[in-house]
Amino acid sequence: MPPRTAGRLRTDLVAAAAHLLERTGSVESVTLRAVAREAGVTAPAVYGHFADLAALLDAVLEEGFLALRGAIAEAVAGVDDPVERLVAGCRAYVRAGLAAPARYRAMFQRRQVPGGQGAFDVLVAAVAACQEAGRSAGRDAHGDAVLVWTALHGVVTLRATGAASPDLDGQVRALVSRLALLDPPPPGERAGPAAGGP
Amino acid sequence: MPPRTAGRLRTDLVAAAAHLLERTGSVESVTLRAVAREAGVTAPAVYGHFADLAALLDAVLEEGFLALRGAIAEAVAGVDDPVERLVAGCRAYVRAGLAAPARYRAMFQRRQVPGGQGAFDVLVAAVAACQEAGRSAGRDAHGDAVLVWTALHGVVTLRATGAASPDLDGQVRALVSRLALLDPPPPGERAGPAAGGP
DNA sequence: TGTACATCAGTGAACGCGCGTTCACTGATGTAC
DNA sequence: TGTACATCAGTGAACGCGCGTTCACTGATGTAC
Repeated sequence: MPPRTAGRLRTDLVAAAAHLLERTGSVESVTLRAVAREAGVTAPAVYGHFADLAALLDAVLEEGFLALRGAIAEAVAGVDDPVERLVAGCRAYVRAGLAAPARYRAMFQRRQVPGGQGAFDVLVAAVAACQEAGRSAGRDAHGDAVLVWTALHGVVTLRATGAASPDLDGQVRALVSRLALLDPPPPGERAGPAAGGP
Repeated sequence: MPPRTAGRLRTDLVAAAAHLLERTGSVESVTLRAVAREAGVTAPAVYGHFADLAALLDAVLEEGFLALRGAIAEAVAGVDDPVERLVAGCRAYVRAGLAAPARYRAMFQRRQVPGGQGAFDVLVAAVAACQEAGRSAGRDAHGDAVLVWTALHGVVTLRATGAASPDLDGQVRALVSRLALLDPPPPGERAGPAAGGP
């Protein structure tokens, strides 16, 4: 193995831990020794970059929140129509969650979600924008956003178990449309539910 | 401690494991030794009733599915109106899940859910009954049921983390009403969303 | 250019711990006579 | 009623293992002269 670039190990450890997390599906089996092994390094080497195992796991989850926020921001950028903007953001949320389902589960298994309030406020604003544009029949942006977020969370956590329908985008649009009381979508993209069961 | 009634230990072990699961919040910390300790018995005594730790955990989850099915059946019994029947069943599902959130999470973290298909078919039938009674504008009972189930799963898994609004029944009714395209509820019970965020 | 030295990331050995599982055992309970 | 014995649920000791964390170390890299 070629020598590691200086400062690279920290990044490698976080990546190794994230990889291990997805492969095993549970946080508990992401042990310090297993992460070190995965990164091709001995266990004590971890302490040069993290105070302990908990700090390493924190870094993994922090990266997860970063990825989630980044994916939404990217998906929403340049979409002006408020309805399409809301739908695009929700789809990005679900996609990003499903890209690393075990990490997603670990992120939201904690009592307090760091930055969760800020991300949720973005969703409330997107719902409110639809209402203000006369594209939603809803009157309670906050309440409707809770419903939407709850449903998106359900999509990610249920799909992660394998119970899945192929039409993810259609399912997300149907959920968002109905829960945020949106107007019918433009012709060409239906809001009907997707098939699939447990 | 008084002597244990014959055959009682098995029940006690399952109860101890379930209790430990809720207290720690993670399956991995439900160890064979910890369960035995909780039940006031030495570790090898477990092997008199279960082949190994996995079999003991299976029994815990099986009891969870039993509780879920039982709660729904009880809640639905005697409710004739198809809309109220659907809502009552969904509320019971959420309540039962939240009564033991860690167990619920463990139940649906597995790839295959035993008896899941049967339980889901009941939901499809309940949605179809609303449609046939002219109380739902939906036309795809299966697809709509997937949406409803997904949202209910979201409620249980999100609320379990502590992010919660007080009006659980209102939130469930709103989710079911919108996703199953139900008619407005009878006056006195609103279908508006519940407050609350992350 | 060449040598001596400081720095410091990663190593290897060791520790104590809780784990799942095995094994021979014990001692209470119930039955046979 | 009283004694001998079979049954069998649970015990206590032991095993090997992987864990998190510590410690003194090594050996490559970069700097000073």
